[in-house]
Amino acid sequence: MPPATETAVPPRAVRLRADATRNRERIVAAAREALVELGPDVPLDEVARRAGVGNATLYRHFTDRAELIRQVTLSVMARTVKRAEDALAQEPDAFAALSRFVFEAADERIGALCPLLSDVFDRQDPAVASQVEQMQRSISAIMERAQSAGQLRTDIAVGDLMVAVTQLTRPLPGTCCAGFDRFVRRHLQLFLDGLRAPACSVLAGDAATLEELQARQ
Amino acid sequence: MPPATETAVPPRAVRLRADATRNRERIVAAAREALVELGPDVPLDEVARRAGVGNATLYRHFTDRAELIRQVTLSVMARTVKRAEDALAQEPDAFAALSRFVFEAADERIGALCPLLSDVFDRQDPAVASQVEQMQRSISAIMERAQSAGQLRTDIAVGDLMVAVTQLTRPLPGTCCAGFDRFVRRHLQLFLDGLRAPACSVLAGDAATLEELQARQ
DNA sequence: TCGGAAACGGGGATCGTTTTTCCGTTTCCT
DNA sequence: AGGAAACGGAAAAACGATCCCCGTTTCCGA
Repeated sequence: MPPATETAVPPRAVRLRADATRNRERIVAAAREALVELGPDVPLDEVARRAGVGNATLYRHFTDRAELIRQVTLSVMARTVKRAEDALAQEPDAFAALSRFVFEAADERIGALCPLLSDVFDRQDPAVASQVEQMQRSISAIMERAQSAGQLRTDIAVGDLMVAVTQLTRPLPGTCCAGFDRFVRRHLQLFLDGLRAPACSVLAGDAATLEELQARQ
Repeated sequence: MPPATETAVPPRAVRLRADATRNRERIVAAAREALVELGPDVPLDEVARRAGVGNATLYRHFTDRAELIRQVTLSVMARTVKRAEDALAQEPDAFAALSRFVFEAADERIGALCPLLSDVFDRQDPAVASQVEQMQRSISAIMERAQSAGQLRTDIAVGDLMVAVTQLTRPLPGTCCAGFDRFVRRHLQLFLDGLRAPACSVLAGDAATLEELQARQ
């Protein structure tokens, strides 16, 4: 009987104190912003500073950088799924649902999901894998509805959408361009216009799902 | 009148040895690639390694990081201007010229021009300023021809194009996704499709030139 | 071909930054 | 109110980048 008992479920073994939960959430939120702004090598002290907590608190909650990034990723995916489901349920027009989701995904800092594609991650992690799958499903639903309605070109897939939105919304390094956000909105809109059916070009290569993106490494 | 003036022109005062020029070019090329891949904080040792030279050689040629980045920027701008002029001159169709330029700009690692927008640069630098202006002119020419031909929407400007292409072509951090290039091509094509006139949406905000982008900081 | 000088490469000292640990103090729960 | 959990700041340790030194190699002109 290996030490399954003590290592299996550390997180919810004991109820966290109220301030501890609050701080933990603050840290994840701050890390999300800092990660997209400063990149994956952002100093953890910077994250702590933005969260308004001491650096020791950060290390108390997350054993290392990888664990923090993992939590940020899970959190962003959960919020993204929520947004996708809401957009699909609430928007009558199929392409309007897609547009709304794209802009909201930008607000949710979907760019923070970059690490999913890189090597920081344990691809076997069940929590991550299931979230990815769920996200794939909810976004696919939006896209397929728009494609069925003849409003969205059919030669693209979830991977195209996610990667392009991620790219377009990443802050330029070293830039704190005021009004850059408005600029980003313009580019997202232009990209969305390019997604409309009937397509006025043919795309080379294959559309890719998220799983394929991760797999091809 | 051979080397009469040694005071006026420090750079070309003495002819560089053959291997020295070769190494210098290698370093600039390696720095261009490394900058887009690893970001503006890439270790200079990494640049030297990629260039296949010792780190001392790098420091011998460039006094510091800023000077190296400056040279990379100048080099990329020069190559980009060349590509823009060629595309305009050689492509009969106005939109085809724009498309060709976009893909070639991606090949030229236009993403390496990010520092232009950040604070690393002396905005008074005459060499840089004149190159920026020239680039603005040559790309404007392509866009205006396409707009006059009714093929390109009129609510965008050079700044939109350059920033969006930069964003779409940046490598994802930590990723050495094989076949990512083909992916990027697809996204550029989608974006280009969104640029076509007649536009199927209205863009918020104003189109921006490169100078405005730099100015608003 | 040869001598001298320019350029090179690797290694290591120095410096700044990031991570990690420690401990006295504060906050929360019962 | 008491005790434990959590906190913050700051110092110590670890890390990595920059920069310089010096023996060796490469190029150029005679």
